Amino acid sequence: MGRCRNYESGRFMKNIQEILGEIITNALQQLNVDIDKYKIILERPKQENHGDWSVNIAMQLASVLKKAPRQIAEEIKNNIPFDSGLIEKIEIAGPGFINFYLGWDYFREALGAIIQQKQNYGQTDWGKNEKLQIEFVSANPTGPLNVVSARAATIGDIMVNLYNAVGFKADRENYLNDCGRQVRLLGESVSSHYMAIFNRNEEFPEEGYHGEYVKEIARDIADEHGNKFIELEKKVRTQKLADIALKEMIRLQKEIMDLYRVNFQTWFPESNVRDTNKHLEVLDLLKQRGYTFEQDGATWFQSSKFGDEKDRVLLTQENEPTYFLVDIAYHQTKYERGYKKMFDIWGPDHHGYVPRMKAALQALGYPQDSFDVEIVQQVNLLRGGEAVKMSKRAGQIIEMKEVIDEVGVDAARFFFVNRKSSSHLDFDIDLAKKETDENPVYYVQYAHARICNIIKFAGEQGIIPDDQVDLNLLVKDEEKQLIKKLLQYPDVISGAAQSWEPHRLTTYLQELAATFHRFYHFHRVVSEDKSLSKARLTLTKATKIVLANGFKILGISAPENM
RNA sequence: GCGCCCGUAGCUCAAUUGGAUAGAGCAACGGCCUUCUAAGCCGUAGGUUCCGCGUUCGAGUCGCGGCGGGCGUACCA
Repeated sequence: MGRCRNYESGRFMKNIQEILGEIITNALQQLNVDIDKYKIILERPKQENHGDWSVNIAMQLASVLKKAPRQIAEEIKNNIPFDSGLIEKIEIAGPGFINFYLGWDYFREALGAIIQQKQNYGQTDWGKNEKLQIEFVSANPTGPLNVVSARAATIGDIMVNLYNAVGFKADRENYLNDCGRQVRLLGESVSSHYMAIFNRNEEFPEEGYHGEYVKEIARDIADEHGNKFIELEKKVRTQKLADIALKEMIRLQKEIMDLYRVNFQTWFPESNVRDTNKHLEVLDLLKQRGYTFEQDGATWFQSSKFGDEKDRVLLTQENEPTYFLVDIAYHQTKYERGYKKMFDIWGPDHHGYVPRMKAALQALGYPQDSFDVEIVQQVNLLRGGEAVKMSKRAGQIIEMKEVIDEVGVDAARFFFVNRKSSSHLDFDIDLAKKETDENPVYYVQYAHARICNIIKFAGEQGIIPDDQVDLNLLVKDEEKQLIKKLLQYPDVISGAAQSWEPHRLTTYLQELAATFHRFYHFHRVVSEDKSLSKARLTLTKATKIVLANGFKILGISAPENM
């Protein structure tokens, strides 16, 4: 790993958590505690006066050792060797917490490490290069993308970035439902409008697509191809028009994803599965394994054996494969393509579908935890404090593109990811558009722009940090606060990835921005004192690195000035 | 009916996976710019974490039972 090379000589090169863990383990051994039975959990207290790291082992041991937790804590403390550079002091507090206060030597060295690691700061190798895939959006290409797709696109894209940051080889995939009933309906809808342009009456399909975009496509086709389809047999015409319409819808989807900075490695077409009869192979496999049965002329899968509430149809009475069967086969291709771990992001209306898909993959013999579904909850758009009414049936939806165009990609991404994906999201369009302090996107970006300006100003004053920088000049409380905040970043990244909670990153970046703004307010970076200026400039640069690294994962820009 | 998600300050949300005195932003009120970006900072006020019981040293967090909101419960996709 080249990225740490310059720091191997450092005294505190090892993860601070590991060091403290060892120290405590040693102390426990001295006390004849069977350490294998306990996990030493180190946590960062949320309160400043509880130190930098805290351990609760004394409370866990209280009932076993039949001693007061504070007394146990005291004994542990007495068995810890002191190194005032690393650990400034150790305190017993509350019901029996042991609190560690780290020393300036540690903070200064850690700050240096951030500067050295630059864009790699925050990355870990937890994933061991394992191939992982997240499938998201996967919206029917029969209409424009809606805001739930936008939210899913944001979360999926950022989660892939997070997984890559923690050492996985993560890919983005979009499943294209380019066949079946929905596509036929699209063709029929377009055909009806198309015929109308040439004054022919053709019935509009009962469950057809009503949006304005359908008319537009019909008009475009008429402009480009003239009336050459009108004499064709209806079935043939419908198919040809469906084909053209589908290509156009997919082109539009790709255009939007491009604009939104989501780069799918693969757009996997459903037709690929059907053309190669993958679904029939899977059907045979399930039959061989004895998980199917015939009833009422249909073929069923015993998903109830794997926790689903009832069994599901694979082949209909008409011997047609269900969407489910094709979907199973599609998911099997993911395993065949080498993915060890995969996630799907689905909308709230599909959550009832989760148990059967998990059941199917288990029935095929894949590990239970290799596949998970994350449900992204609905989005309420607010305008002027009022919810915007949307009705798909009437063709009245707010499109993803409208939102992006209106609020901008940065703000959209930030807002869509800025809360737990399992919670409903109120998206306040007015707020996202505001270029004021009410808008958290500008708040975090402003910190970055401000830093760039300071660095520029320092350069003009001839202050450029070099190897001679003396970090011992950093002594102020606000400086320490800022370093401590910077040091949380790697944990935020791995925590957000592991718990599938990307909103932790936006929360953190807002805290970091606040901590920096506070530091900036109380202390001048560039002053008469050149040595001090250099030291503070180093701290400022480290902040810029962390902000920029975070923005990169979020897929938002890091403005040089605002 | 059954299943899944959600319920925290007036509003939008956090809370290190069970930790200590539940925190931010907005909205309200009061301060801070001849000095590196005031899109900033400091301060005041705001709470029965929907209700009840349980698990234990310790619960916003876990379990059970309610209440309220959303979604699902197809040989549709």
